[in-house]
Amino acid sequence: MPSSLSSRRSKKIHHTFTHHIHPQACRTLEQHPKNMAESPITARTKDFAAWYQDVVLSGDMAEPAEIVKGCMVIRPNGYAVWEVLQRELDTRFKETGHQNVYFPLLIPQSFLQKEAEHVEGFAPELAVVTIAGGKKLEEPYVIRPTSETIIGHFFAKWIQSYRDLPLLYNQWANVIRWELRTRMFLRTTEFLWQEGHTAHSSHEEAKEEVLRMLDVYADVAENVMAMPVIKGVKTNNEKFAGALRSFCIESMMQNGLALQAGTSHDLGQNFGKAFDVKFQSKEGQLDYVWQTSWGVSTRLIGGLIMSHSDDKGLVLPPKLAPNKSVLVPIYRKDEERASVLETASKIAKEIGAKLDDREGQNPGAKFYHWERRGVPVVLELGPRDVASGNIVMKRRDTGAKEILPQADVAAKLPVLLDQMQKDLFASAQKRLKDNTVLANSIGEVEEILKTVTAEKGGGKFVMAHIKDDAVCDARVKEFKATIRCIPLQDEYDGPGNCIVTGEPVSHRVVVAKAY
RNA sequence: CGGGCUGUGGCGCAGCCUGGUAGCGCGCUUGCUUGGGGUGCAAGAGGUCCCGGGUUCGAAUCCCGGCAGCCCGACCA
Repeated sequence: MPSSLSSRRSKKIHHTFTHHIHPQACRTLEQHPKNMAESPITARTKDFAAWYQDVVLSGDMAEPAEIVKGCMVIRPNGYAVWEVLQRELDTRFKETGHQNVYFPLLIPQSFLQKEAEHVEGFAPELAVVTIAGGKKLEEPYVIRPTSETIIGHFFAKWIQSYRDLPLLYNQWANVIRWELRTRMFLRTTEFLWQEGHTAHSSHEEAKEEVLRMLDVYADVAENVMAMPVIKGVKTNNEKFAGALRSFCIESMMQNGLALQAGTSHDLGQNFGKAFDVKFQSKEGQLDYVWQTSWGVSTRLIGGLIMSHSDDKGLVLPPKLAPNKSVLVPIYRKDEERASVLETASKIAKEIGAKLDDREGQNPGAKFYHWERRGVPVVLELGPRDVASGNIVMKRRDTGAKEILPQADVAAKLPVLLDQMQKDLFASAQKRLKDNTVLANSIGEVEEILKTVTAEKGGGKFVMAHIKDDAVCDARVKEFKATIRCIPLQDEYDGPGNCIVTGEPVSHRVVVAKAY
């Protein structure tokens, strides 16, 4: 099968070498003069978007499906990361009292139309099934873009009394949204996600739930993915179709672009009314339920990649790495092979490392192999180490090598992994801080953001006083930026006057270009 | 959905302008060799040149249509 994708990238590299011929490029070539078993990775500074593609492909994370527009195949390393993420999230969902459920993939078309804003928001991106079993369906089904409607239908069936509340459900599922422009993990036609759906007897309780789950997302993003986030509220203009309020976590990628990493919606009684989900209160009053929904998707993996990876390929934070460490044995002769492998397998077993005992591959080839797949720590064990009782330990992010006694590795490895996790978070946090700037006029904001692109980078989070008003959203959109969120916590200078309308606002908002 | 670029063994590419039976590097297989960052040698396998139509004695090459990918824009969780 042709890979037009790679060919395009490669062509770019070719152009760069022939036309510009900067010394750096030549040096890069000299470093890899021999067999390039796998494709080179475009440098971030050269073309961030191409770099991202290269990392996804060479990291064995995913590839474009090609035969299905806008869809991707999630490859073993990518899916393994997703499984770790799922586990981390799911554990927290359970801890906060939620149960997993599963609803149909197909939703009667009329359901979408019951909530006016919802249908308006999703209609353009629906895929619809009109024929099934060889016959035209009386009523078409839409393939779910999200499940508020079908779940609303069942909530109405299951809820009668305040005693049935709260209903705290979560669904792991795939959804389809017919997006016009797709990028692997960041926006694909079909994607995997979880969607939480809850129903409550009071707005207060629902709002608590919304913030609780936002906190769960922030916790996973920062403490598992090592990806710092800003918790905030979307402007009315940017909120979820059908919600009262949408909360989000926003993170900054290495090119300074924003990525919405998760959302939690206060649906109010909108879907309760649309699907007639009523309950009788303790006082005997009939009222509509207050609902929430919240979700994160495989997009998180895109964020993970663009947060930590480098020009050598994928970098995975230890807590998300399917293989935290890999041990590469090195040997020359058969008698060396036997003793090295014996020690290596003993150590690997002891510390839970994957032993790369593949034959016919040089150690060097193995190092490259694991490097571009983001394995946090690679251990090297050769005849010299067997003799001396040492082992070599190398971390992926800094490239630092350490020689230590084999007896110490079981104790040192977890410490190193922990340190790497912390360092990755710290450097991502530093980047966020370094690239966050204040602006006090809309012209200034525009000046900072107007030339920013996904390829060239240079993106910033611009903190400015801007009112939550459609006029302001439109003004910011003129230079292709958006108000990412109104932070829940003001870390700056408090109230000020809106730089578009002049009206007073409580604090600065985040303006940025985004994926 | 509009604009630009692209699609040739598994991967990266050349060939296309100026039509004449498809080539290179890497990978792959086998054997030997080598092994602390992509080891070397030898022999071999592998291709509907994205799909469909047209022009032509003859199409990877020219023309038309479609599909897919990447970037920009519009759209969008």
